[in-house]
Amino acid sequence: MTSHIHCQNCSMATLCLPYQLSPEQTEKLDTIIQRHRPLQKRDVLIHSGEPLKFLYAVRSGSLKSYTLDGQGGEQIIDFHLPGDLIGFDGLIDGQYRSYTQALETTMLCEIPIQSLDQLSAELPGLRKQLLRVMSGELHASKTLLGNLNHHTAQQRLANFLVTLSSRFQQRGLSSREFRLSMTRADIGNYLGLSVETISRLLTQLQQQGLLTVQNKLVAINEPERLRALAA
Amino acid sequence: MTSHIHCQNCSMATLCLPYQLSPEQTEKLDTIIQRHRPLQKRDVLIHSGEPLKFLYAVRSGSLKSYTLDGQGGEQIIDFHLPGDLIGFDGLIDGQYRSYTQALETTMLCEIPIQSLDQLSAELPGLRKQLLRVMSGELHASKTLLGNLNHHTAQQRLANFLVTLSSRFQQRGLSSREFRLSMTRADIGNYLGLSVETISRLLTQLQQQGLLTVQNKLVAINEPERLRALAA
DNA sequence: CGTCGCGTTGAATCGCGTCAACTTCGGTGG
DNA sequence: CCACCGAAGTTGACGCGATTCAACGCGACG
Repeated sequence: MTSHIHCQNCSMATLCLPYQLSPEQTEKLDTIIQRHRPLQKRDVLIHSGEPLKFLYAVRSGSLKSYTLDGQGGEQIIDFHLPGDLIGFDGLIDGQYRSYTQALETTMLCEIPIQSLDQLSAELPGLRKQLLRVMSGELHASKTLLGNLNHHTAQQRLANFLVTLSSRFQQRGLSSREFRLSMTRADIGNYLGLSVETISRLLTQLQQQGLLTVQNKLVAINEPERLRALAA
Repeated sequence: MTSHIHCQNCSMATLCLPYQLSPEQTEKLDTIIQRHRPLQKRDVLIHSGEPLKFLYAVRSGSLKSYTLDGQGGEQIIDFHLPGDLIGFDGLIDGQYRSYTQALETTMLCEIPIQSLDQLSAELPGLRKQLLRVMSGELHASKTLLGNLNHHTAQQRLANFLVTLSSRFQQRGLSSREFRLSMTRADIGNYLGLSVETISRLLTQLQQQGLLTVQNKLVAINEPERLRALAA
């Protein structure tokens, strides 16, 4: 058993850096990537302000990223699922810009920034993919912004669920039924709503027959109507 | 007079791509950059969905970027000032992802994506700067998200003014006194507030002696207290 | 001089947050 | 294995901040 892992066998490869790299190129990428020790629930992977040495790729599990406001309150800015890359917003000044914490047992790959930079000089495909991933994050972030502004609590939650559903689908999981690894409070924080509102809305959507909610398990019964609410 | 411009003489160079490039490297960058025809107020530079051929750098003036929701309503996601680069969120799939419209007479540089990609293979500094600029946008966007969520109308507006003020300062302009090239409606749209609320808040901040507002002209009398409100 | 876009101000309404009480879940130790 | 305890989630009553609707002022421009 080695501490190396192999992008070639990784089910998340199509979402992650090796996307559109040739087998030989992927092999090169492989040489700089290490497996990170597994995280347990509530373990903190990244502390804001630390020097940026690695990007992380999620292999399994999930995490949340947040900043702290003046009074020490969390501001959740992202949830990370398998295939996601973490750390891009720190490239600007070589420091991580947020805290990142595991929501459940989580496996990660560790990608040294410096090696990545050197390697991307050789591989135009990798360079493009780096830009593509960042561009995607940027777009997602700006879309989210538009989705929070100008939208009611119901629209926000519906949109959150629809987005989550499609992210699970991209990862080869069910888009109809999934587990919310974050708490209601996390969801509320992320959407700028109170816990109580989240709870009430979930009950309400269930009463309307759109969802079936059982603790952390959500089943979307009527994707169409839910998507319509998210508009 | 040539259609070429020169990054060497551009006052925005420190904010833009040539940042930290050597004179020779900047010269190379120069060869691929063209001046774009000036835009008049309300001219639309970019239509969402068009193929991405250029990044644009703002030389003077200002613009807003927005998406359209289902009912054709604008969702303003960004204001662009001199030195800003426009178009990054489209790299993911080779299409512009939003509309971009001039708020006043505006001068731009036009940077062909393809040449930029080729050139960045040669110049590690350019590659780094590209990532830095995107990372900065990403960070700004996530910060903004945190600033809208969980904040009152007053906090949002105060934060908007403080951010704008520091952006003007970075550009060598006064941080105390500046002109809002966007309408109140634009500001409200951007912050997720109604026009009326923006108007009321500006009056209120003026009555408290923090600001002096005269149509589009804003003077910040008490930067400290304003920053405190933005918390 | 009239029109149109933009901005301001007032009054009524409502969505969501806050506070509080209670229930359920999940982990821990006896 | 069950009892216990704290964390997480639910539900109801109430209040406030921001939206909405409406009227009006003002400057730019034909």
